[in-house]
Amino acid sequence: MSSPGSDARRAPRTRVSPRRTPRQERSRATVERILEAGEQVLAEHGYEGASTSRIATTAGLSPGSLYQYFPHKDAIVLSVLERYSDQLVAGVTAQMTGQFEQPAPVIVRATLATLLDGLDVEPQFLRAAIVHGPQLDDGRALRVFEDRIGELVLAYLTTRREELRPDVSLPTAAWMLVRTVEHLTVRYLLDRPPIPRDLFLGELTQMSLNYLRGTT
Amino acid sequence: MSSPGSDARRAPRTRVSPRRTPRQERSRATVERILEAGEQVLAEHGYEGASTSRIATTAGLSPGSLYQYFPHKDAIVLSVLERYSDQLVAGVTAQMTGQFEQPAPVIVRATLATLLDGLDVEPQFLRAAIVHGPQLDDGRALRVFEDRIGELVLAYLTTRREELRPDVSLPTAAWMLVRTVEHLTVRYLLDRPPIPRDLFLGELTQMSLNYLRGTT
Amino acid sequence: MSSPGSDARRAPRTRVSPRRTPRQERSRATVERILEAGEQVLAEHGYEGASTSRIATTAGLSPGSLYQYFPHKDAIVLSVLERYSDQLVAGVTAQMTGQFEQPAPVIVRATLATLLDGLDVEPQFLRAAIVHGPQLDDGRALRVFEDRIGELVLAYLTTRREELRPDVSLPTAAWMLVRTVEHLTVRYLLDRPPIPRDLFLGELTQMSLNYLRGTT
Amino acid sequence: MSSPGSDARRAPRTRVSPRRTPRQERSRATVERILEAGEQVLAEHGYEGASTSRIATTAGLSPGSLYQYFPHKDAIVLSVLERYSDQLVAGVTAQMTGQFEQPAPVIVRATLATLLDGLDVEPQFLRAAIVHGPQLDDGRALRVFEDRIGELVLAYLTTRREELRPDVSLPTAAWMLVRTVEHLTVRYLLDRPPIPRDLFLGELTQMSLNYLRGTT
DNA sequence: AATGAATGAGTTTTCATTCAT
DNA sequence: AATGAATGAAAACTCATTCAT
Repeated sequence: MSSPGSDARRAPRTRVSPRRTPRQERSRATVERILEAGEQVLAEHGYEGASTSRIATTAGLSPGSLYQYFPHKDAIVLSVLERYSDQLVAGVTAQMTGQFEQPAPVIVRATLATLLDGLDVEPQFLRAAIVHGPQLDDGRALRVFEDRIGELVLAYLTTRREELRPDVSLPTAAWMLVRTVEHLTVRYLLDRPPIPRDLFLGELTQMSLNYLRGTT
Repeated sequence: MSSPGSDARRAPRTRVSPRRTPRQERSRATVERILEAGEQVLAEHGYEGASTSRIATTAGLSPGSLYQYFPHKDAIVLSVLERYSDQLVAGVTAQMTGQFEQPAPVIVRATLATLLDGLDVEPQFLRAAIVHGPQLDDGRALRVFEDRIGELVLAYLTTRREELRPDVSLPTAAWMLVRTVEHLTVRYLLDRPPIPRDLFLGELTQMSLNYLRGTT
Repeated sequence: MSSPGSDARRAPRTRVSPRRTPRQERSRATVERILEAGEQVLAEHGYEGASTSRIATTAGLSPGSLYQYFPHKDAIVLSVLERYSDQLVAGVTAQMTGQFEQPAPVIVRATLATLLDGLDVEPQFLRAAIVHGPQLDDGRALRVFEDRIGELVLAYLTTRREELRPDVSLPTAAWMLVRTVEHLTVRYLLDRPPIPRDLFLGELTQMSLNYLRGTT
Repeated sequence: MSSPGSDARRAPRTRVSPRRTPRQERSRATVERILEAGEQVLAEHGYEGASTSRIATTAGLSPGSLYQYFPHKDAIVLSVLERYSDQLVAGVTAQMTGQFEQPAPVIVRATLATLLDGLDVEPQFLRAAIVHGPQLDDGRALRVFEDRIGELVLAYLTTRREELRPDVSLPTAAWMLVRTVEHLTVRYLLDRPPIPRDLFLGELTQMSLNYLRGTT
């Protein structure tokens, strides 16, 4: 599994105190261990098999300790998914940002490739994220993910406005594109159809570009 | 397919199918009652709330009786989903069949409208089908559905071969199209984005048609 | 233990009651076994020690079976307590009813003796009833008990109206008397002060009678 | 056994009292803070909601620190209750002391009023004291309270010996009176029956006085 | 003295499945 | 065929207490 670990967010070093409290360090580490364990358990046993005791054992903790850091099981799962989602968004954002002048096919394909790689994790984990994410926290996690990607797409489409079908509503187009791309990528990874990766990326790029091309 | 299975294998849950072929009328009727109850319970309470006892009660049976007709709970759910899938496929097939000579935008849009209507059932039911279908019987139900629709699409594409991008692989294109159309339709119904139905159908049609248009 | 509820009389349950009406003898018997077990566990381990698994084991059942008949643990405890309360009220009622013409000291003392005997159960059980009864079902069980006894007392006082202090409010007097008598009896049984039973009954009778005597 | 619930995970309890005499000022202050916090938590959340961590937080301490001053949770609760009981006894004592020559109705009523006011605290706190006090330290706290009040009453009765029923045993009478008065007052405060305060005090006074009046 | 992370046995409850009747 | 009582493993979660720092 290409583990979405190693937390990218480093707390801003505004602290003046040269001394780190070992307490906080330890708590941080424990939270990290729990998230790591949650991710691993999700990847190995899926959402249904991700019991608190399994997570605790994997994290090398007792069941009770989980509840020092998270109010209930789903909060753990949610945190794991959010962490993963944040990473993914960061990756895609990094890919797109500042390359808007590149030729469309280039930037689109590169972005899709980034997404494809980012989603290429343990199938069980991906399935858990896709299937149960929407039910956690009232669907906030997945919605946030799609909204963020949606904003990127919208911003990009806006810069290319004049090349697109004039009749199209940009928000609608973004809505369609984000879900299409997300779902096809996920399905490609989960179902492993007999389509070579390059071909898949090409077709997905084609579909994305053609969708908004002016109708001749 | 939807008929309680011929396959009699027991113990490890490899196959999910009805325990025995009901030969008697009464048995048939009981199976029907169970499926009806299953559908209703799924629609009202979702997959998580679809307990065997709820299904049994709704069917006017005792829990134990369920096991005369189905080897376990998921076999019931699966049968319910298969029944629904069969209906849907039949509807879409009827729509497309014999109208291949109609102008593409017309037939495509009409077909998509049929699908949209067919999927416009109780959200809880749709969600159960989409979310849990793939986990039942190793995803057979959903795969079968998509394969059948895929065959239809493939057949249609074949008749239009010369109008399409020459580089495209038809099976690949069918794979992409089926999943795209299915997912967007489901998401549209479940998430109810602020997109009017007509616009949505138009965009979806556009996306489908444009995807395979020759690259200018 | 002078077990409350060796008696097979079944009071009609309207309140928190078994989850489904036991139609069959076997169900009836099982409910009975659960209540018996609940009573015994309460008597042996008190409310805090009355875990569902202890009750189930004592009843010779598995934990799950409890929930075929009661929606949750406290419903079992409540039923046990109600059964006991019903018995007690019945006993006291039988004692008082139809003997209103007896000399006051006679009937009062006899009634108090009945109550004292009726409350002379396992201390742990009595304590559980007194301490936790008020917290179950919003205190309904204990309130019902006191209200019923209160009605009896009120009825009796009414027949003796002219012998009592004219300034007294009968409902107030009944309220005072019921709680006084109940509490002193319970405390006498739980704390076992060095007061002979006869003396205690005499004093309690005296207190009850004197309370309402006209102030000379 | 003093331990509530015969629960095996607790260490055997013999005596429930502060672990050590706090000699230093700071320790004293900390104990005080803990007791204050305990009282507040009891008043706000009742006995069930009075967790050690809640008490620690309220006291501005860590859970572990509690155990520097008290051997276990119930020792804290017990100390809180004892402190309260001491106050109450002091108040009642002050009220009675030195007024033995006042007319009985006056002093009795005044004393009862003092008691009623003293018990008129947060209902949750009162309930905790009444319900759980008896289970702490084998009921020592409540017993001490009642014994002290009992001594007062006994002393008073002794000074009035010749006005009372000659057959009565003074200790028995004191036992009866103390519990009656205590319980009725508590019930009056907790249940808030529709009886005006003045009437209630009058009736309680009446009951107390009449109880020992010579039988005419 | 103080901290607070960690413990872990124990709680109530659920529900697919079985089997005696 | 049908019943429905019984099962029992598993789940999520709590909290008084301990102990390394």
